[in-house]
Amino acid sequence: LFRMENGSLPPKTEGFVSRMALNDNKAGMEGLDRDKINKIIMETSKGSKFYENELKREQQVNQRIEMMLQKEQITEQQLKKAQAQVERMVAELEESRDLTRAIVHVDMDAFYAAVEMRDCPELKDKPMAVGSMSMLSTSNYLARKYGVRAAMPGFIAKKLCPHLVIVPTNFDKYRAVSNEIREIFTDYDPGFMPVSLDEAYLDFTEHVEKRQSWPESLRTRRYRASTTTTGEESGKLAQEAAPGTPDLSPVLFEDSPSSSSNSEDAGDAFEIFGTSVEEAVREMRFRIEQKTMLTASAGIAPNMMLAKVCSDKNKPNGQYRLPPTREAVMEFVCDLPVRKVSGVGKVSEKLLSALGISSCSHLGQKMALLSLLFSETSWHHFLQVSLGLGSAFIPRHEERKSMSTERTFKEMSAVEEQLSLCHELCEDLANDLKKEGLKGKTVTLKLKNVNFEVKTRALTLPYPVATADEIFTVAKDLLKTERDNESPQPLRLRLMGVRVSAFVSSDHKKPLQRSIVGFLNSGRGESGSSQRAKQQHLKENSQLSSSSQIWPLGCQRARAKRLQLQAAAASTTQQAGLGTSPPPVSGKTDASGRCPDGGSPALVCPICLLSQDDDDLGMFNRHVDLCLN
DNA sequence: ACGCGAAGGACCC
DNA sequence: AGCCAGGGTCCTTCGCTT
Repeated sequence: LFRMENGSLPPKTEGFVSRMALNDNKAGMEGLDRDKINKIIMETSKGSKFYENELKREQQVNQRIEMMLQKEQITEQQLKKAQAQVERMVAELEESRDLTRAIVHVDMDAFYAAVEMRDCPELKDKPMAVGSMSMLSTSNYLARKYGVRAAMPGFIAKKLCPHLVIVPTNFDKYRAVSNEIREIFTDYDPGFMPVSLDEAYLDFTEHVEKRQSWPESLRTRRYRASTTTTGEESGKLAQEAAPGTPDLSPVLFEDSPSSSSNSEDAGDAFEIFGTSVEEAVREMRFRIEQKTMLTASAGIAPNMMLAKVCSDKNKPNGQYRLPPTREAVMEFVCDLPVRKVSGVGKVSEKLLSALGISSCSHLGQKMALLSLLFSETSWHHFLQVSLGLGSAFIPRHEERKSMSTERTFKEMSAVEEQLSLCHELCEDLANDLKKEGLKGKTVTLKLKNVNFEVKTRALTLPYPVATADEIFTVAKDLLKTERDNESPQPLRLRLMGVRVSAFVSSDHKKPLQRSIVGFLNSGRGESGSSQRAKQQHLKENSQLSSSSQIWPLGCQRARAKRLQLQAAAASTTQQAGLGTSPPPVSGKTDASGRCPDGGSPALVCPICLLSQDDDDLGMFNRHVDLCLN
């Protein structure tokens, strides 16, 4: 039953749910008493419904591992063949390796906690976390010493650290700060990609190019206390009524390097930054700190995947640059634990660990096997990671795909109560949808019972909905179906959520009318980065036309898919207004969502770049598929 | 063989 | 006292229609 060939599998303590154990993967948790912390976590959780559910899921993963290990008995020939395949692809990927970009990942340090500490000096020397008794969003570094961290329920955190101060989240405030730092990001890459309020990817390549010819004056940044600003700063600093405190950032950690230490009298103090990427990034972080009194960490690397890992390396308040050479990349990736890679979570880590894989070099060594055990997308991703590859350009920000709202509460079994809650959720959601002028055809109801089992029930309509009543009509139906399903037993809920997706690009959403080629050519940025966009376009296109069969194929498909969807969305745009007076919802509405549009712009094939005269989407799709083959 | 909708999960912050 | 969030994206699998 347990074939732990290399002692990698069960951590002997049966009943120990590894899913629940402390996750000391992240920064700020070096050298703390893991065993003691895990013991407390376990004791506090034991016997709870949550714990039971985690146990169940853990066992499911274990079964998955069993099945995988069964399959591992693969013939040598198969493995050889797979190995050859892998090697071919490695060669191909190697050829496409792009080390010319300077991708930066910026990440604010303990963001929410840092903001709260900044605004409440009493908190600075106390272990604190942001969130509630039931869930913490993040903790400061003092609290992390106790094992208190994000995604940990507050009541457990209190056991670990009785003096922990828990501050409720204040999203509006974080959003405001986020806007401030994003203004700075724009100066370095107007096409930057926000990941969350406190995190973003930037492409510094062009900024650094320009920077080479900049005079010192443009690279001079003043400390906060001064009221005048340097050239590029354009008076942004002025409007922030400085509290005048000479000591700026909150004390996040005892040994804070305090980057502002080199000039004691913050009067007219300034700093001149160099022209390298590192200097540029340092400057950006400096500006963030001056502007917000909060620190950020950053990673610099040839692609997004690596940049993300790098930003964690010298956190907090630090940065790390991975040189753009194949050697440096391979060395960096060699001992990198797979878990550090974004996208590899607890489950993947465990699955891989069962195969004796914990570092990225292991990943490379066992690639042939992985290609036989995992789905194509999965092992392709693994392969990329093992080679230190990732996206060398930052994708244009895409439209949102769904919008939802959900709420957790204490057990709720009464039908009327559930209905009124459902209605409330629909109202909230409708409100949010309205803010972005969105209408979607799919409504999804999410339910979590008191045993933490989650269910989703969805229905797709032939027309888009947006108002509370429209959504509620569907949602309450889904709820009723589910209730009937459980027949005599009531639904004992602890969470309910409503989601709307399958958006039909709502009319007045201005430009999006562009043809596909327009979309391609414009890339993500506007005029400013036109040459880059063009270059990017060419790159992508050559990648597409190289009729290589393996890895890039996946890209092509995904890409073509997106483009087809884009076209679909564009062609639907015209008749979006028709959804204003929908037929009454009666259970399964089954009309065909045909859209007999008039006068959509001629579609242009993204592959051959030839305009397709017929405006029939089906024909267009077939054409694109043809082009791909 | 495809495309799509539904349901369930993994993951991220 | 107190028993684990909420907002997303993407992937996989399955059943059905084309």
